[in-house]
Amino acid sequence: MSDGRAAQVYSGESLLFLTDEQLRQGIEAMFFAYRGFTADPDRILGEMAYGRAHHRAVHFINRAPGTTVNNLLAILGVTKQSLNRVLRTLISDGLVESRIGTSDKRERHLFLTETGLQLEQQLSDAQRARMRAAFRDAGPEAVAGFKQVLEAMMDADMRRAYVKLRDGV
Amino acid sequence: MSDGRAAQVYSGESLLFLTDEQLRQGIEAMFFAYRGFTADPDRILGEMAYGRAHHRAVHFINRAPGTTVNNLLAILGVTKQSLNRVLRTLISDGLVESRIGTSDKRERHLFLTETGLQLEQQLSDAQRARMRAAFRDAGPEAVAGFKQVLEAMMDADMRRAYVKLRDGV
DNA sequence: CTTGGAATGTCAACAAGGCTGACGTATGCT
DNA sequence: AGCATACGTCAGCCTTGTTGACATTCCAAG
Repeated sequence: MSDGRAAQVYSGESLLFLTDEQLRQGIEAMFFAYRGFTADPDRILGEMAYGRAHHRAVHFINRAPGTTVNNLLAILGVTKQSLNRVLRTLISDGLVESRIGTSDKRERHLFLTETGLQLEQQLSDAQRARMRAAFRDAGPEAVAGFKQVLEAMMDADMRRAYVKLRDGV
Repeated sequence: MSDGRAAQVYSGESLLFLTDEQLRQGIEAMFFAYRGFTADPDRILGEMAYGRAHHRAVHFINRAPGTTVNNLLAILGVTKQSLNRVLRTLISDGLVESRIGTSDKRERHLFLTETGLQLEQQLSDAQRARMRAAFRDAGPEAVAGFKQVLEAMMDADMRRAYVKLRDGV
């Protein structure tokens, strides 16, 4: 179960950072930080008729314009029905454009409209501002560690998606 | 709005870690990592009739046994109606005990029962296992940076709550 | 060339878990 | 005595996840 102490005993190095206490701290840090992470966009979204799901969709469509619904599904990790509801409102509100695929007409390729781009900017500006403040406070080495731990925490599938986006498709 | 480039220009130091590109990476890392973070407990909870909300309640009651409802409310950042729904099921299922306060009889002090402790163990074992693997992969310095950035990302209230829990009430 | 299966996307209905608002009860404090 | 506080509850709403059923399109095997 909890091998923090065991690891400590069996190793010459200081593995104090792997104690259950340290792990619990990490868990609670993730919990509280994620709240801060989503707080600013949530506030903006609350004023419109949108939610966090809309934010995610808009974010990733902006990141990979022309992506298909299936693609987006895999990245967001929700069912197509769930995503579809969100996309439907975004499309009918004129934030997202859905173009039928040219080679495969079953596919829909998604793009942000001018209005969609504006919302994306507004949301990501807010979120980046907080991230920037945190990065600046913590410094470049801390940021490197931050990313390293987060990457190690992802499921393998998500790590692939993350790296792919990071390094440019 | 996005002052990453501006900061770069105005400073002698390398502030490349504050570019919009780096910030976006941080944002996506948070998104994907949080999914991994909750994945294991979610799987366990899915098999019972419980959800993430129950996990959070159980976690913090375990962390601060005897805490009051109001206290828990502040930490979880939800409404009492929302929390109450969760607590009601946990109490009636015999995982949580609610004792009327001795000094102030309006308060209810919350404790985990034996069964409640078992569930908490099961959930936190799963979550710690992933955190431990990530910490081990990344190493102690990365972990320090990880915590530093997360702490800087919290709202002030949450940072207070986090530090209080971390340093022992 | 046809046809059946796989892939893609849409519609409908339901559940969890947020939220607000209103109210009741018990207790504490001035 | 009367107001404030802590808690519980009912009702009703919204977002966002789920499953099931279904239409369209593509492709490959016969």
